[in-house]
Amino acid sequence: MPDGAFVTRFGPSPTGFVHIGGIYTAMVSRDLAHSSDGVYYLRIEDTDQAREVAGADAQFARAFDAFDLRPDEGPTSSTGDDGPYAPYRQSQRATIYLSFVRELMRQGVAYPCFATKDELTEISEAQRTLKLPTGYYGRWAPWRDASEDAVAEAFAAGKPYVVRFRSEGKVGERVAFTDRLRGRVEAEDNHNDVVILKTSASEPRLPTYHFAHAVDDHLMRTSLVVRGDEWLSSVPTHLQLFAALGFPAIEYAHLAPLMKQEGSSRRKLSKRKDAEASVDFYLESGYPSEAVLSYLRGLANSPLAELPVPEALATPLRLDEFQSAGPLVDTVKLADICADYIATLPAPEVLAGVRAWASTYDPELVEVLDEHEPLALAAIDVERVGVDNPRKDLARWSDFRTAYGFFFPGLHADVTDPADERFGGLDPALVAALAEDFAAHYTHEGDQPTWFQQVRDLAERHGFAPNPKTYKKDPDAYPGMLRDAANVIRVLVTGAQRSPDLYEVTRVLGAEEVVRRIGSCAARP
RNA sequence: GGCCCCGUCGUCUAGCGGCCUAGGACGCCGCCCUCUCAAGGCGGUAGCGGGGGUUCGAAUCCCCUCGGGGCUACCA
Repeated sequence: MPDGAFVTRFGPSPTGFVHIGGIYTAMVSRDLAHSSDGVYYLRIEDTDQAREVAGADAQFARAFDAFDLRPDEGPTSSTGDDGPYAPYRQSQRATIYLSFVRELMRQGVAYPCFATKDELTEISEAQRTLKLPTGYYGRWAPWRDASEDAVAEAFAAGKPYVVRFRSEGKVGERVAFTDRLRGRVEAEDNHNDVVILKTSASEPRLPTYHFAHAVDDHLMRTSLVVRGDEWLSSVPTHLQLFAALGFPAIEYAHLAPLMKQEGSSRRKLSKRKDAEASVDFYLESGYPSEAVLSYLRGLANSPLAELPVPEALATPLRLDEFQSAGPLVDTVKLADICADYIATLPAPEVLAGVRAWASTYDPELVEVLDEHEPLALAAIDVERVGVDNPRKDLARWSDFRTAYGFFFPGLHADVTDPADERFGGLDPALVAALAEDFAAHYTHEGDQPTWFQQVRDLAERHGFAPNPKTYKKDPDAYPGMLRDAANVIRVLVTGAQRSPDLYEVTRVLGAEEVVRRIGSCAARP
């Protein structure tokens, strides 16, 4: 690996819900590694058996797949591992942690602690009443300097215990370190004898995050730890752990969390409260994953926010461009990026995107699409090819059905009732007359102006005002204006009051189908 | 409570002592185009959290304050 190459990692906890913030962190980690010719690997941080959810692995795999974030190294299945620093699952590394814990204990840098939950609560309550910092340290740490006899006795009695790190830090001491995003950070040093090895129902017991971080990131050669800034306060502890283990310190980049507006304040996107916190939200809605990634990159490095998606994806992220305040995730902005992006895609790619989405979320649509592929491609091309500004009516793949469904026989329902409210309250008899007249004199051929002229003529024959100005002068003299007459045709052809250019639509549908649809509402003799 | 991080239009931000009566993008509003919608064109709305300094001059530097977020677990 070249000098300056970053080895980064993403360490999800398999607690059953993939957070968009996880995708954000993983994306940043991978980008920083790859743009420096380094390595990005995945490590499953499953040291909390109590909160583990079955199937979470598969969810992560699916999310990484969808966002093209597959790691260079990492666990490939629940049993197998792939890579030089395997295993990549912390629960399978238990014996590794244990050996380091033993070594620390041998050196007196770690010790067993038999304090019960109640005792710990008492300690912190006492500290609170004395207005002292809470925690397990110094004279408040009963097992820190317990006699060998007391320890042996506790062991013999089979009392449950954890292993704590013997911190050299003193209350009030300060440390400074450098964060790659925030520069120099000064903080109170850690003085707590943090737990490094937890109790557990089954052997072998597992380490805490803090200890696993030190051991794994050193052993697995991580050179830049990219993680959420909720970890920033733990850095002093981590630094002490690295030092105690004899490991050189590594670099950190603490990312600001993705936020959510709530009333007048903002908070971290919450998996419990916010639908958009879950990757499933993006997948289900069908936001193109490239566009989502591009949006996320814009949040990371704002100069990328105004770039087209392919450029935003191709431009390497820069550590010095990160903002240290947490951005709000704005689905309106996301939708704008998505619509712009989809508008640049050729029809076959749009169709592929819709189809891939629908294969999971709308099976009926897949059938229709597969049955009418040429029609689908032609429909997508309406007002997209041969125009200066392609239609931007798809922000999400799920928009396809409502925006383009009417093109397809299986998805379009003929409008047969002249009193249908979509006709805008026009006299049903007039609606039927318009339909009958138009169908009877329909000419399919010709260019756009020629074609539309027959709509104008139709409107005129039935007494519609040619334009708003004329209409407004004497509203009672007309049943409506041109737009109202055109709306009748539009509704008959597309089933909606809003549609792409009617002429273009009829080119795709063909003369026969157009006449059939219009005729479906004509007055019957 | 203690410690840490953060604070420019509604949102994402540009800004690193004069180029700022603060620029862009998204949104929103209006107008134009127009058979509807989308798109597009044009215009508009809106911001340096507050207070003190330093300075000829501050969004930019310092102090205080307020607000928000995070940590303070045998969760990560």
